[in-house]
Amino acid sequence: MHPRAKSCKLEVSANRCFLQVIFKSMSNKLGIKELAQHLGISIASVSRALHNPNRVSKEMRERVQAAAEELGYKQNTLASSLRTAKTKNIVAIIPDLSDTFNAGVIRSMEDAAIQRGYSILFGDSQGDRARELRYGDLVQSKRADGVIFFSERPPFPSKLLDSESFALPPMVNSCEVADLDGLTIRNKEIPYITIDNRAAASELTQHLIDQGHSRIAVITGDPNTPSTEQRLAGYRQSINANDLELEEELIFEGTYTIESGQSLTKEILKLDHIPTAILCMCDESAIGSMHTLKEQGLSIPEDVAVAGFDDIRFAEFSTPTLTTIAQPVEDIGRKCANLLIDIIEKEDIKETKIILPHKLVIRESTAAISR
Amino acid sequence: MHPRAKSCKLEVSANRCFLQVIFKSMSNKLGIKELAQHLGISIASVSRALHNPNRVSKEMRERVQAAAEELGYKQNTLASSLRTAKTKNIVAIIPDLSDTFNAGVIRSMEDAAIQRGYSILFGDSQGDRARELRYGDLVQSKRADGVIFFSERPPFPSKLLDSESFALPPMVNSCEVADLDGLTIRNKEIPYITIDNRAAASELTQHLIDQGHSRIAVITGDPNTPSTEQRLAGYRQSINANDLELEEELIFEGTYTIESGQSLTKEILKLDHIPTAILCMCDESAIGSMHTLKEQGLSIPEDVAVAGFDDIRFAEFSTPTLTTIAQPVEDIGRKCANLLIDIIEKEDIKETKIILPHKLVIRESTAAISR
DNA sequence: GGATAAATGGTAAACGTTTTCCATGCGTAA
DNA sequence: TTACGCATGGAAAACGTTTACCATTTATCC
Repeated sequence: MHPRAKSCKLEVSANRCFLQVIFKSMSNKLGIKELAQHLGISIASVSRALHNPNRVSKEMRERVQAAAEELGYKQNTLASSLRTAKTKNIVAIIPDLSDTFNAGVIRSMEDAAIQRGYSILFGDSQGDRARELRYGDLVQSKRADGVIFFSERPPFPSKLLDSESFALPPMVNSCEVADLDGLTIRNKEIPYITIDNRAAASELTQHLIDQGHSRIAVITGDPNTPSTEQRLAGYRQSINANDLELEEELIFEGTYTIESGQSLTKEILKLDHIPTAILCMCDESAIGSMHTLKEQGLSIPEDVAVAGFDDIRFAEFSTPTLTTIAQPVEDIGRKCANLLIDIIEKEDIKETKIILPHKLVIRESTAAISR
Repeated sequence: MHPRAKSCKLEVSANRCFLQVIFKSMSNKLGIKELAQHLGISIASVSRALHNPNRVSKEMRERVQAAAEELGYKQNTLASSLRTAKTKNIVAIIPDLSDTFNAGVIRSMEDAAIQRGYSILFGDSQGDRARELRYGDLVQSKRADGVIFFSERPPFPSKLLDSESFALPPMVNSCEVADLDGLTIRNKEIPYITIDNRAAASELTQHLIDQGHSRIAVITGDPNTPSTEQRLAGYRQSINANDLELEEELIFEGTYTIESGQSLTKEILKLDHIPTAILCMCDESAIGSMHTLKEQGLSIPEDVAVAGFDDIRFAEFSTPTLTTIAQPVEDIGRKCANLLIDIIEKEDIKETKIILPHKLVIRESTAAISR
């Protein structure tokens, strides 16, 4: 059965006005056809008047637009999309939407998208590859024109990615950008927007070293993510550059969560020699870490210095306030959306690989070593 | 010009296999038609085999499914949606996605939706009515089957809402539910899911009173939101029930943000008599408030007790840990999605107006009065 | 005034599905 | 054998747009 019932039969009535009322109030459908009929013109003209205004006379344009407005005509975008092969949807695949940093990125992303007439279908992958693929299907099944993904791999089966016959859909890789070295030629071409995680982590480590710390523990994010690998590389780089000993047992593999910061800090406190500083790869972990330290009666930064990463909203309001790396959240989101839309609409694009500046923000949680 | 170029002409070639390769690799299109052609059957059979399996023989079913799998056929959901008038999209309109509480709701909402085969189009309204309406249009223009909205009014122009001829689309009102008294009959029928904000705030206030506080300042959320009004009513209720004096100058109108908590706390500290407790209508404000109090050298809860609302992730990790009202975030999101989908799919629905339980969580930021 | 070009609006073919009919073939019962 | 019903698959109509292609009118220029 087709979902829409057949057009309702109207009783014959001499009262034309009455009929019209019936028509207006009973007819559940108001398409371009009805609008055209109402105006006594062809549907082509209606379509043109609404979406291709200089193709029709000024008079027609105004008449149609007025009627559309008055009767409340809404374009059926499904039909339009089918015909034009453009949906004006983009899908954003995020590992964890409730993460404060991600939420900020998404928010500005959506704002930029809506300004260009696009809506965002968002999918929380929960770090699960199968889910990523499911969201990737949304573009393959024409529900979206392109995809922004936060994981290191495009949300398509590698079988497809490797096949030359598979036209890569418009996509942008955000934040979690794989090291280009490990990629096949095809994947190397995928546009991305990120910060230089390695440099940022290196800078942050250097900051701690400058304050006299030489034994710096690390609480990482999810170990298989590029951001974690890159940040770790940055840490190592600074340790080496300063001729400090790189102690592998000071590196604790965690996840980007508060809980991870808590539990790994407990591990750190079990060490024979407690390090004088802890570098956390996200602010949430740092907050968890500081909580545990305080619980154990340690002062920050006097006993242990703590640094975070991301500069989420709460970093400035923790006790003590948190030294961290600020990412240009707003800009990342906005640029991702705009870049993707440029690609979809085949605009001239200056750059497809963008590394945005980060900033070391020094607050109370780190200070010159005092023991 | 139609976006798809005309079918590419193949050179005549004796080598059938070669041709097939060309076909496979050059043809950018693989629709149901091509699949049917490939199998030498009608498109009707393909469609049935894939989506209406008991309508065809087992043999056909398997043959088609195997081929679809092998060739990587993806249904064009646009066409399907157009035909069936179902998009499997729902739009969620949120005033602020980067708000930790909202983000949690949305996350579980999306999870529930995806499990039932729906995707979420989300829109951040930034509290702006015009934006809300724009997102509401997504369902009117058939891009989504229903809408979940976090504001007190449905995202449709009141002209439409009041008109009997406008069939209300499937919708669910989440968290910010208007007082039914102020609504027209039609709006009264809108399903909602929320907690009892009034009771919760009353309970929280009572908790403070029980600890000996009699002058309790309030930092509200956005004053025109139902949640703020209801929480304020709850506050008043408890103040009155305990025969305390209701001092209007202790009520500070803010927004649901950290900054609001900060700046209004500064105002509070300018009072002649500083109240002994501050009730904040969201945890973020409470965090801001505590930050300012500490900045001014006051101890929490000894000098001033602070309570929040929502029990966001960080409430447990602030210093001191925050007394607050826990909302069943996970459940709210999940139930919203499921209720809306039930409505869309016209399932039997037990309840359309759901009030979920909240819970008072007592932590360190409130304690018996000590001055 | 006639030829040509530009502006305008209509007709109808797509877009890729789903589903209503219908035709066929086959098994079963009378 | 006839009749009937059921299982199966095909043809074709719809879903609501956009747009290529025409046909007509109007303006312009000699």
